[in-house]
Amino acid sequence: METKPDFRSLCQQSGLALTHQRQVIFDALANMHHPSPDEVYAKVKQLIPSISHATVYKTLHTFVEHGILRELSPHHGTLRVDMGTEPHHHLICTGCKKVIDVESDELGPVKFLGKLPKGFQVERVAVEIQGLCEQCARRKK
Amino acid sequence: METKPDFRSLCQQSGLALTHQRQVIFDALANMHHPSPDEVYAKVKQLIPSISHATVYKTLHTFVEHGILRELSPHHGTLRVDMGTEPHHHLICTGCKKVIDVESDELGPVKFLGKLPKGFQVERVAVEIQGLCEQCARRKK
DNA sequence: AAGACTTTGATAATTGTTATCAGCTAATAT
DNA sequence: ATATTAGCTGATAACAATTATCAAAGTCTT
Repeated sequence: METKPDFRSLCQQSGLALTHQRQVIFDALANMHHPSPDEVYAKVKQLIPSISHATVYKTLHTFVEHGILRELSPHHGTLRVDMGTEPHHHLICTGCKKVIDVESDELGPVKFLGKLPKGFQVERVAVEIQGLCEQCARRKK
Repeated sequence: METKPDFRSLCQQSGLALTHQRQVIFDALANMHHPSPDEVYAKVKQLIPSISHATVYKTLHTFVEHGILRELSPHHGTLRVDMGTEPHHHLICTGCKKVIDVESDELGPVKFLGKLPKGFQVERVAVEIQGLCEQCARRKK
């Protein structure tokens, strides 16, 4: 057992009960790249056949809340569109998902130094400044 | 009529029929910030009470396909999580929504020069390089 | 080991989105 | 202008993702 002590202390720090389900989900996540809840469910089900979708969802949210996981990109629950008039970036509250525009010139240029996968055609570079707005920050206190 | 000639030529360029619904949706979008399909629906319904959800969805997708609109952030349809081990950024195919990791050091530093809204606490700055992967680029040709 | 509190799993309910298809509309050719 | 054709719309049903509910079971103190 190498990872178990780690997760145990993570739970203690966060005041979470250390359950078998959470442990297995945590371990599964370590080997997955950008899984959706359903992908996590499928993987964990191999080890805990009785696991429920609800448990996976709840666990993922709990982990995100306690900083054990991050959302790849704030999940608004719905599609959001934007009339592409002027290029701009976004400030997003991870609590309430509110979006605030940031002018392009308020941001230094973003330089990509690495190499792209073969054939990848860049359309645009979007910068998301993620954090908590005033109200959500207060609420979390 | 100021905006109508604009939209008419946009449609012509894209080979789209100029319909009343599309015109009204287009106009509505000009005054909305990061609307969800449902918010667009609500606004357009005031002018076209018979409009259907399906039409709004189809129109938004059509607009995105033809570059008239952009998705705020690629909508994977599901939540995606990420074990926050090392900070890194993402390359996202807007076609198939595939996500590829980009090491943090392949990207020059991102500097924010403007001022944040009062009380906003930044948690992290995420850079999304959006574009088309090789397969999707080929398919679109 | 007992009690208090948290978590789980089953299920139903919601919400967001897409498919289908008949009837209507816009673009083009006449 | 009118007819033809291809494309678009609206209603509805189907589907997918997520959340709510709540009794049973597990975890963490003491």
